[in-house]
Amino acid sequence: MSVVFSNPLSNQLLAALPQAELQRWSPQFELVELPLGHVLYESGATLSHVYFPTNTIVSLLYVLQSGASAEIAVVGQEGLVGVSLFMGGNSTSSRAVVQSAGWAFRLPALAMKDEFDRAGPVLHLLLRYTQALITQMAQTAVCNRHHQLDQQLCRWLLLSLDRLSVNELVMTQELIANMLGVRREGVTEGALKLQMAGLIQYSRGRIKVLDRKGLEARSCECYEVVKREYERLLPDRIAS
Amino acid sequence: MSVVFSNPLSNQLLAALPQAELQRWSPQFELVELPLGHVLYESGATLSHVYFPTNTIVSLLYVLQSGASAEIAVVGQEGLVGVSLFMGGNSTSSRAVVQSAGWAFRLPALAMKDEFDRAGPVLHLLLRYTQALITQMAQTAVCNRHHQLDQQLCRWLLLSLDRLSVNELVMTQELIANMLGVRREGVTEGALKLQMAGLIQYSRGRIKVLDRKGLEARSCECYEVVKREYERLLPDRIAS
DNA sequence: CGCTTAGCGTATGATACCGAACAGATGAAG
DNA sequence: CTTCATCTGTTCGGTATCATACGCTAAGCG
Repeated sequence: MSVVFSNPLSNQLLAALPQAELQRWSPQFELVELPLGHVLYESGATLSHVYFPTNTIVSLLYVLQSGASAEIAVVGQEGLVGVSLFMGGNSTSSRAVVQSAGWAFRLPALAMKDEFDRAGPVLHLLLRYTQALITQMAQTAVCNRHHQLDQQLCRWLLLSLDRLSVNELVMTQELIANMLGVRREGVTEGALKLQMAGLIQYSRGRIKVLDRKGLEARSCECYEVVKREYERLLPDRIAS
Repeated sequence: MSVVFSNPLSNQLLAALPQAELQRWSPQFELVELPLGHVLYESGATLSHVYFPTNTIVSLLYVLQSGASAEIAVVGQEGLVGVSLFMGGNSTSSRAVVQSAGWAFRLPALAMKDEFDRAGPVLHLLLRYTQALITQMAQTAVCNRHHQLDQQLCRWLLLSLDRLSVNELVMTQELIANMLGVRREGVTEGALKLQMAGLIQYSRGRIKVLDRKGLEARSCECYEVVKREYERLLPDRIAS
């Protein structure tokens, strides 16, 4: 497990690629360490690379003029950061921030575009992934409108866990609050309820999941919807 | 103006296409009337066509198990309904509903895919459009979290107006409430405030905009962000 | 022309979340 | 072992929105 992060196949998109493509890319690949809080790209900035996380979580979030923020999607080992590169925009109005430190492979923008223009299997794989990402964003929008904090917290924990394939997160309540776009106190209350119910165990930036089934039951439907859509669109992914 | 709806060039994506593509498509095009409330596709259903609205508005909305709903994006003459067809999923977990009756051209799924597989300029145009749509969805998510009803109402009105290129909407408060995912009473209050301020005039399902600048000033930043991103990604569109 | 109904206005109490302020606890650093 | 910054727990008043309920009125219809 200790060297998994340095194997491209730890990223499920890369693992799903045909051998030929992977080989063509390998000289251009760069393994980079992503510390907590590192910004992969800023709102409006031109992207220089596409990132394939292996054991890190990256949040796509919007920051409003007021300074308030909200996460619109989370990316981990199942996906890639920087879809706007091949979608044609080269930039996007979101910001990408490392939520959980770790490692990722990155590929220069040009290499990505060249590959995309071959219009082969890679294109179709990446577009399917993008559609899954769209689903996550849409579901987040509805969830923000209709579900309460506890439920959203469950959803968020589950999504993050899936993207790391672990059952412990290193993450302060402050950070989670930023992601969900709520106050830190709200997260404290929510986390306490979950702890009281024996679902998690919280301690100074460490969350251990004790009862995953219980979390799923307490979460809103949004988690399940997103998960199923990822599985439908990316059937090659390793089962989480 | 009266026959504009039956001209493919009234849709800005179609207008931006190279002649060759448009000609190739024209035998397959079908002009269809879209009555209010008509469902273009249901959550999870396989799409049979892609729709290019000329003088109609289509909402992409999510319906939760509870029956609550929320709009995640709105599409009009500037775009197309059914991106999941070429993104590779063939279906999506949203529902597409006609919000303002009118006309659209539609193209069979197969024709769309064939064209997409040519990997020519159409592909790039459609992907750029999709990225604009993604921006709208993301901004909606943040807006749902942080902005208040009045502001969201302004945003929604402006986005809808742009997508029809008119300054009067036929739309009940009940409908708007469904789109925004709030109660009808909330919309009533918001609309009253706007009317009091002399920005709109409301009467039994008809909204006339009296002061567009005023609406923009009262709206949250989300409208402007989305608008600019559409202009950036789709520069060929007719200025709204 | 009167009836019906869709669409809109209004009121009341409940509730989830916010804003701000502060207190306690834990772990790392010296 | 002490200090200190960080993280978490708690409280209190305020507010936007909800849930519900009911009344009014302009359009459409027979």
